[in-house]
Amino acid sequence: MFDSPPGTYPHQMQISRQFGNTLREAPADADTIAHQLLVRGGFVDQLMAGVYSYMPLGRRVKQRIEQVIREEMDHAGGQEVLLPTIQPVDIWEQSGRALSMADVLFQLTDKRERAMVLGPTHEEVITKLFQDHANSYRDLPVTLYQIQTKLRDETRPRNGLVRVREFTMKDAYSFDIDEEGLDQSYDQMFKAYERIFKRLGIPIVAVEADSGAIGGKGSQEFIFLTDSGEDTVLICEQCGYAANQEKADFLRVDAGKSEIQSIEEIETPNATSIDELTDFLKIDSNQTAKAVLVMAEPLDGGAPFPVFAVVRGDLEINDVKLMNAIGARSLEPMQDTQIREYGLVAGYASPINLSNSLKTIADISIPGAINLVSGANKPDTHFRNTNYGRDWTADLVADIALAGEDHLCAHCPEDVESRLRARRGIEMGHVFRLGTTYTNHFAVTVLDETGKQLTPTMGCYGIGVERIIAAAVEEHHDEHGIIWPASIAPYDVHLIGIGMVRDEAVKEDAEALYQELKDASIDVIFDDRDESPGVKFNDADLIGIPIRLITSSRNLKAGLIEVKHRDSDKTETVPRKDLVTWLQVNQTT
RNA sequence: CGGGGAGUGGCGCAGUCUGGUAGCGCACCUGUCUGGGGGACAGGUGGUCGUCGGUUCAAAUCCGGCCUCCCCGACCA
Repeated sequence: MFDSPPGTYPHQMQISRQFGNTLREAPADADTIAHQLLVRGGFVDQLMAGVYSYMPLGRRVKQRIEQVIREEMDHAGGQEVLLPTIQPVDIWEQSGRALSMADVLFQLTDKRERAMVLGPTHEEVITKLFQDHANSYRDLPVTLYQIQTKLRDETRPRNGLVRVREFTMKDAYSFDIDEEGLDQSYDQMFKAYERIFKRLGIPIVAVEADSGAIGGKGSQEFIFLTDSGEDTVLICEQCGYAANQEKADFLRVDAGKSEIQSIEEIETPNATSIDELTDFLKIDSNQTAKAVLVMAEPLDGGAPFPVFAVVRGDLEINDVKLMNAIGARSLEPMQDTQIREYGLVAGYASPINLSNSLKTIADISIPGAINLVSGANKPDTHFRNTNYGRDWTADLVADIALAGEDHLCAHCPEDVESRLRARRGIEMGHVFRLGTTYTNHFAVTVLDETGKQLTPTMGCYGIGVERIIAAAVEEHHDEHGIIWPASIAPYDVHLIGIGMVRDEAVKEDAEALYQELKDASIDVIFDDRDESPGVKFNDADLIGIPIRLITSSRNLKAGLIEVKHRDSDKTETVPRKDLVTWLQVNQTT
């Protein structure tokens, strides 16, 4: 092998031979800019809702993104593996996620009626793999990763490549002997992520996140901020605190202090909402208690149970926080018949004298708030001056309120008043400290130095590849088309010959140049078509290759090549004979 | 799953209300001209009008069922 040539060929393509052509108009159902440009440029094609084919250009971009991720994973000590997409349902039952992820699991059976799932992610598989092949603390720490297709039966695919049912994810899984090791692995991955997104040209903000169905304690999301995003994040510009809205905490503003007064019943006709109530009584919403009635499905798959949740009237319930607080995997609004069944009056539900069959939970804004107006559990009637502790108590007091724009940051020093800003964003990556959730479920142990069994602790770290494509286009485009970052562009240079039919010399020179570029291992796409300059320029703008080279009669006579960077309006000329060297020096990938 | 919108050549659309020869632009094919920002002319290819059923002499068009796609919400490591 020592005397064999490197064996790598540059990637090259003549546009006349490239499969797929550009569209002047995007399909009507392409909604976001990224989706429109990717379809118009001939990068992707939709097969059905949330399922896309990648055409040659799109596949190249995807592959280059994967390569950047792969390099950084390897650099961070990761080892790449390939895991099955089709998995026995048993391991999902063992982890409990056959239930908690039931909504997104594609399920199927084989000829022998064996139940299987198409992997929406691979914690179960990797944990079993680890179990079979790691025996000793000496095998740890280890980080395994995969870049593979995952399948999720999303209820509503949307937003082009952002929420799809079949997608590629890089998932890495770390195994450590203890918390300290996990922290190190986690930190290493976090840093790798920062490098990855930097190289990919995607600006991200790392935010604290809810761990969701995957479990674990503590996770962060890498969010690409964009108005078309479907997540909301809250950011404190003072201290840098940033969190997904599902997770974000905030300081409750005191609603003002006064003497505790005695409770009284008041008539409040047709005041079933906080708005109607505050209008009618001419008070602020923070003087009221809001009751939210839901049926909660428990994590263990048992029967749904009724929940009576209370927040101060100026706040909203955060469903995720509520579910975490009560150990639920989903919430449904309580039906009218159920409300009556539990002896409640819709619109006037009261936390006072509640049936024991309801689980009650109060937001932390409630105990400190005094003399609140709350329902009296009688039609058209409220109580004035209800006070937590005196008139009622909850089974649980917890942070269950939704943080929003202008709420006070809970992480700034007390004397600093800084308000949270709400921004929309797309989750590009997510890193989790899983802990021993999965190793416990699968009874995974290794021996420590003393020969005792220990349960390894895990982390997992995902990146959505297609989302990166969408974000890259969203971030890097103009009115003419895509402007790929050099690190992920499908080609390095886009060679255009102008007037090649008219002038044989130009044609010969363009073809020679194409060959020289290939010989220099520069990835080149050559527009060899008999099209007018306008068509070629517009297509070049649309597909967004970083560097455009133009040869023509005029340039040929002068011994020059025009060089234009896609991200700039300026054109420069380089002597024809120096071109390849010039490119090699100026290449930024 | 709830609400809204839409299915007519590869893409964008008109035609549907008021039933009667399926049409336009882009793309594609052939030819001529043109040649530095989606050029011009001429001639072409391609569509069981999502699908199944009904009404009618006659259905893209009217009626009913179903399917699919998009948007908002619910949902979503």
